[in-house]
Amino acid sequence: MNETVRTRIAPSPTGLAHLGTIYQALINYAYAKGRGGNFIWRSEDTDQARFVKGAEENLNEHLHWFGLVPDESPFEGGKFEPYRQSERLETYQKYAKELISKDHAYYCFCTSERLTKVREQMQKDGIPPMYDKYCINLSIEESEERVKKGENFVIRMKIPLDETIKVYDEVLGEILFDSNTIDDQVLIKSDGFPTYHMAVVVDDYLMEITHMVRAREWLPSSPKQVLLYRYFGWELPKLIHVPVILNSDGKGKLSKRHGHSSADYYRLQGFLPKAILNYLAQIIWNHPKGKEIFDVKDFVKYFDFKDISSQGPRFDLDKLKWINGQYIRKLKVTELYEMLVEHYTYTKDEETLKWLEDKDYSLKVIPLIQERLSILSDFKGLVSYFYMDPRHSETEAKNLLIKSGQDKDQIMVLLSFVHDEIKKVESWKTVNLHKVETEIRNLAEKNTWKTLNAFMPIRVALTGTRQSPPLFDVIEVLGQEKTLQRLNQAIQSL
RNA sequence: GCCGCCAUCGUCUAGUGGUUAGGACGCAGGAUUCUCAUUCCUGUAACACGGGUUCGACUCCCGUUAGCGGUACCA
Repeated sequence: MNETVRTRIAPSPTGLAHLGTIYQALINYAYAKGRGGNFIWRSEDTDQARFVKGAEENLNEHLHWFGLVPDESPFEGGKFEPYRQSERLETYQKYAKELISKDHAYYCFCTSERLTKVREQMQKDGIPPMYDKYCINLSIEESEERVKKGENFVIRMKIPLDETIKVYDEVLGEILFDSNTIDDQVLIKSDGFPTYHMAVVVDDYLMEITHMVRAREWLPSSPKQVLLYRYFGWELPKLIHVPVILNSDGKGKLSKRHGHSSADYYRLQGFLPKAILNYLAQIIWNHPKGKEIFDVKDFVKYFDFKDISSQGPRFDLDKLKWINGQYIRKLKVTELYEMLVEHYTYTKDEETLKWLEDKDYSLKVIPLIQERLSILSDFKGLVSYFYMDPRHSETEAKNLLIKSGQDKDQIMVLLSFVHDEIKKVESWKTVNLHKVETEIRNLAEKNTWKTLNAFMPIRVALTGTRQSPPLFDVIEVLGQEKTLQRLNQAIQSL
């Protein structure tokens, strides 16, 4: 067998890129790259009914966004082209014929109505519903005659009777299946397309895949594939079935129904690709040094299947958010600025993009809110007052002001005092603003006001909210003119 | 129903026969502080159950139960 490790993802293009696909891509990518191998993406577009236009493009874009770029793919190309199964139909036909000639497969002319009826009857009788092998004894000659006449047919594989089929999974070890519980799987559908079971075996063989890494939900189908490899006389790749990500309530696979499953959703929310990858890695694997925050590079370097956890993890948005916040806080201001521009460009938020156009100003705003972001989209709500006057109706402003401090007269005195002190500042420097702060503290002390009551009305006057970064940091960034103007507005509204 | 996988705090996990069962998220409290947030400290909370094996089981074996997955001309 080939020396080079070759792994692949084989998603079917049925919608927006699923987070589970990214998770599979990460694992396959890490294993291959950690061993100097290749990571391949093959599109399993064999179900024409479920095919969604644009799905491949969406996945391609996200794989690049995440930095999990395949060495070979429908877009990248490669030496085993084509990487789209719909373009490989003759290949599957050829191998299906080979199976028939070896008596490992047969034509089946049963209608779907008959199949349903048979299964229903079996269910009624309390036996596992399976195909009853009605067509298994048709001779090849007769079958080919009927095919020639234009009858609808599928090709089914023959599953041997009374045999224990051994599947060896690199993580789970040996798993035994009773062949009598396995259906004579359809290999080629009546539309001439292969089923997954056929296509995956043929393509993994032809594309020299060394490790078949896939979700645990595929485990029950592996004896069929093991059999197919045997029928063809091909060497089986290593099999690894990794846990499936579950919904946050633990009920079922991560899906649209509960919360969100598309990678795009998390991008639109302002999660960073590295943070998502970090999260995805840590739910099934732990860093050798016990780190919670680690780079994909570390995952690539240390990851091995034997360290993978065995349970299906639940999706935990809180933890993802925490990790994302950690990544945001580590960013340089200019990096965060670039990411914000990229984010709001992607979400097409013209208003916020307009704000960010003033780069110098934004670079002063960002440090004040950086530690308050857990996702990029938090930005807008935290900084609006830096870019626009607080929009409040007069009564709203008044209520907020009164609530924030004590009585009206006191607030009036306070705000006027601050206004005059700010006006007196000749050079707009941090040290000078500290002096103003000291003056306010003195005033508060003289009047026996709580410091909270001295600062909160000012904050509300300037920002229109009761939460903001440290007041004098805000004042410094706002500048003298805007500060005075807003103080005036507040005084008038009283 | 049948087949398979699996089982440590609410969640993600460490642990491989003898531990005060460790860490992280979350939650609660505290410190810092002009508010919010950050950061730091403290606390909270777990070995599903029943049999074995053993001097000794969270750890090994068997069963039960729960959960998940599969049971298609979907992947």
